[in-house]
Amino acid sequence: MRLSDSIEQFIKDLLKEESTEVELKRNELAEYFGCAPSQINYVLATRFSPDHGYLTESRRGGGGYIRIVRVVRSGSQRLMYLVNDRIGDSLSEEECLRLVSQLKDQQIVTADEAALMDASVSARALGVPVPDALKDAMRAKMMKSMLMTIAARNRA
Amino acid sequence: MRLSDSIEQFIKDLLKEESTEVELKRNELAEYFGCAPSQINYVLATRFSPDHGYLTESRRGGGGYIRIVRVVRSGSQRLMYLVNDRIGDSLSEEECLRLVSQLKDQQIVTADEAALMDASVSARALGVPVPDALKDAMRAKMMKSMLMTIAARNRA
DNA sequence: CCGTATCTGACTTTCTTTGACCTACAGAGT
DNA sequence: ACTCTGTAGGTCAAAGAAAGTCAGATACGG
Repeated sequence: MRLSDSIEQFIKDLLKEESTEVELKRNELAEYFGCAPSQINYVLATRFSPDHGYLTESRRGGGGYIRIVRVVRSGSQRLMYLVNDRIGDSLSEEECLRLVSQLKDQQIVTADEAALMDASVSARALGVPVPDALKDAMRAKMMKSMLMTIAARNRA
Repeated sequence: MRLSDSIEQFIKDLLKEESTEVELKRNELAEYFGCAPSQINYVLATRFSPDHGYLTESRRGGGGYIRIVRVVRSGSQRLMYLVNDRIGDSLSEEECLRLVSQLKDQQIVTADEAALMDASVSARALGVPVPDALKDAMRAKMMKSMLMTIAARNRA
């Protein structure tokens, strides 16, 4: 088991019990997991970024802290943000997978839908002789098309 | 006995003992068989490809892994027929839509899934300057990829 | 002997973990 | 108020850990 995963899980468990917000001490947490304090920052950066649906704030010095807030946006708000702002004209396979995985985490799409989306934008699915740049352009369009479909469905 | 065949058998034995899914470490497996790690990739490519009825995913870096999912023998007959025989190398948008609609009628996929599939293969989604022939080739691959994914889930 | 299948090794890419150094804040002492 | 000092978090680059890729060597069936 990866350390990062353990820390991620620990924080998510904290967030699950009560409230959308948790406050913690970087050094204590690092101590608890027996790792470098900066490891905590790594976990925050890779698993609790705004893209993942979290905001973090912190304070240094005596009595310092890190606060993690789970952003509660409605599914369609989130989808519209992705379609209109986040996704541009081009999206790599990795970016697609990350996005889909985040939507799944946030329970905006089901695991089955996520799998379907992954399948459609995978390299395997697009394995024809076309320049990567064009494939990435297609991925962006495909993602938008699918997300709008889901948004439409969700209004019901 | 070929090394590749031994590795293939080993993995298939793992898959035979319950569960349609197995996770392994590339380096450990290579160590066990006393071969180059890339040999594992060769086996995956030549014996566990989607054409053979398997899906694979992996992760690099510390704590990395390779996961193999068996689809054949678990997916619905109908889906595998489509993937293996019915869908060739090329599929027009109209053909896609017709196919998806049939699957929905036959309740093999849900309405939501059907909508997603439609969205991904639509002209809107693939609207980049690429010859139609190539788009149709992509559609065929995308459909196969998505159907495999559904088959993997439908362990029925 | 030829074409295909198998194997290897060098190099690449991705993800994780650590450590050294930097910056911000609070409170004590002047 | 002003500085000094200890506490706490931030940054970044480098090391480490796995898996991926691909060209070329080797082996094998016909």
